[in-house]
Amino acid sequence: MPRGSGKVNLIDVARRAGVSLATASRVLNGSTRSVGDELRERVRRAASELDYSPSAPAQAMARGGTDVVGLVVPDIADPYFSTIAASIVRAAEPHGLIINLASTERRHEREAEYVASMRRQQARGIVLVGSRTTDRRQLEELRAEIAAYTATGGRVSAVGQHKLPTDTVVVENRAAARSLAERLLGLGYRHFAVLAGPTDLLTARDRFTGFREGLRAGGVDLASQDVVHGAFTRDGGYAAASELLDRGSGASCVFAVNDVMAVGALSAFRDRGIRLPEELAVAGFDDIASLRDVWPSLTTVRIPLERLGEQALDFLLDEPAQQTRIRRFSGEVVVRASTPGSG
Amino acid sequence: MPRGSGKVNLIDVARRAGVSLATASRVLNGSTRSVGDELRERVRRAASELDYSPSAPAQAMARGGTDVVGLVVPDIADPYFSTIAASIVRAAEPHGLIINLASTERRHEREAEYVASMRRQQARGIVLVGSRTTDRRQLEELRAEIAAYTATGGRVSAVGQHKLPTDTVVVENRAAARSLAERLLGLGYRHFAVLAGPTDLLTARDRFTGFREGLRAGGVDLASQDVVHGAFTRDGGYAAASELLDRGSGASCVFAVNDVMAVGALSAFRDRGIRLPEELAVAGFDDIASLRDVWPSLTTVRIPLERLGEQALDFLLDEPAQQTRIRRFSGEVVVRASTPGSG
DNA sequence: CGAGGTGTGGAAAACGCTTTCCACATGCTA
DNA sequence: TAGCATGTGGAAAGCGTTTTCCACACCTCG
Repeated sequence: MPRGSGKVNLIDVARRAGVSLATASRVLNGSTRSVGDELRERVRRAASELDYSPSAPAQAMARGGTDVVGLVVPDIADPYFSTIAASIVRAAEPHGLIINLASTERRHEREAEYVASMRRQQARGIVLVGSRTTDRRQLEELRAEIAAYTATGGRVSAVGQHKLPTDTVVVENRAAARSLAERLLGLGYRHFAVLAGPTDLLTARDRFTGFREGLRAGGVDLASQDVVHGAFTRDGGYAAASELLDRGSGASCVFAVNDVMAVGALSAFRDRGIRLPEELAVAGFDDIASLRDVWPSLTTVRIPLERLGEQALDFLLDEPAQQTRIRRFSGEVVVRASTPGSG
Repeated sequence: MPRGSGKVNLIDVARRAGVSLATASRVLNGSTRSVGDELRERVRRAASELDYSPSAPAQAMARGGTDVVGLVVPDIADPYFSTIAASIVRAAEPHGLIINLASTERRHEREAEYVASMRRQQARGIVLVGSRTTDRRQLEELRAEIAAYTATGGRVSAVGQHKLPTDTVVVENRAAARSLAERLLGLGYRHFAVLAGPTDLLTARDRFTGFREGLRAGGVDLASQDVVHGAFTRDGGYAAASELLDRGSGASCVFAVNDVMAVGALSAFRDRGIRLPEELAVAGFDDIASLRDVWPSLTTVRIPLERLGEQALDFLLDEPAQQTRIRRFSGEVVVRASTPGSG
């Protein structure tokens, strides 16, 4: 194995096998065109002897397309997003796709920038996760940015290279939050508080709205002082929970619109000497696997995180589809120790 | 803004600006060569009017190199790896680097495969995280696979495009584990058990070895029945903890070689009705941020996860460096509620 | 035995850029 | 005024592939 041989290209392989460039190419990329057994074997051997590795950029040029899929997330360290990312990576592998990862660090206004970067890479498609871009105007800009293709602000958006509309994969947050509210009412709670997350994030809004609807349906109202907004993070949850306490909320059950916040709230409550779950019940949303071991274990809404990524990729790989497609996944309430009931 | 104009290339821009291809290129990539103000402006306008976006593959061809950095991790959904990944992504951004993410799904034998894939992409460098490849023989193979460049089995390895040796970034696991042991002895514990993780993972072995050394130095031995191996995951921790109980270990303090396992163990113990931390103390390693809210909060070893990624990238971006470089980070013991002491 | 496949190999164009190499004005200096 | 740097623009040669388009045998059928 010739070490330090630098870059070896197809020409080198062809020369060593004593064939033309065309023949070498045909052998190595399993073209439809048949090549004689003799030459085929010679090329194969030459390639392996030279430790030949085709250049992806060159192939991209010649073929007019790459095997790259862009993945843009708000924060890859957040377990919610890393779980989705994992599912996308897993789904991409069998198709031989390469994943280009970018993180906006929750500066959602930079989404367009990263989408543009993926476009430069000639990505076959782009999966936008947890986009905060829900505003019509911003959407238009994003659309302009990625030229003939489109993006939207759903939970997970797939921007295909060949379709104008953007397919989106969403979780039925509102309906699930409603179910959660009903379930908690069923457990006997009557006085609720909500750690509602950021106001401009559709996902957070939907969960909040659904939850309130569920309570209303059960004849329970949510006082505005029992609702506190904040960042969609662990620290955001901690801060919001503290704020709630400072306001002197008398709630017996607190709903955090995602698990990460719920877990931060758990710590805030504990730091204030509140005994959990006896004195205060807590519920979350997402059912993040790596958070299942907190105590008290979180009552939450399980959503099929692994499926979200798969579905987004399926959309990307599917043919054109002139229609904007949308796939909705429903959530399932899971009651655990953090809401012992009869609050 | 001409929508649906398909691919617009430099030639289109040049034509519209009424200049040559060369001039257009010079203007747009801020070449050293100066271009007249008049033409410069015309090209700029043409490019923006056409919404021109250069093709990265084409640039890679012409420039003979990409801005891609390959990142290979065992499992992006594991908070340990996602934290490191986040730090790499963050460090890459200011340099305009694109991250190609691949996950081996903990099938470490496939590392070489992914490294090869990154090579095809003409990656400027490769960062191998949590490689299990410690064996000399495997190392040689990997080295062959990535041609003139090298990889090693340290914690985080950086495979530069231009250097033969592989730089590596490691955590001083052994020393830190020793400190942890000493600290726990100081808290009064005398009978320990260890959830030691996989036997073939250097990181796990070092932590185990260091811990045992620390105990020995304090005159305490570890009975072989108090050591159980298993997967480096949450479920691995749960299983190992259960096994420990089944064996009837009388340990008063359990050390899990990483936080993820520790957290699984917490649940296993709780499921068996053991009161934590009163009846049994638990310690972990890593100080994973998203796991800081578990109860009882974990005594663990904090390691500068964010720095690991940064350092790996620094190595990659640095010039050749014929010597293999190695950067060691030390860990810091953090005592929390899971080891109340005087066990 | 000639016309028309068919199977196989090579030459060369194309993909979209960057970057040498040239050419041509200008404005200086001697 | 000849002789040169210097500044600016274009033509064209790559970069490493894929993929037409041709060419040539060799077969088969009428």
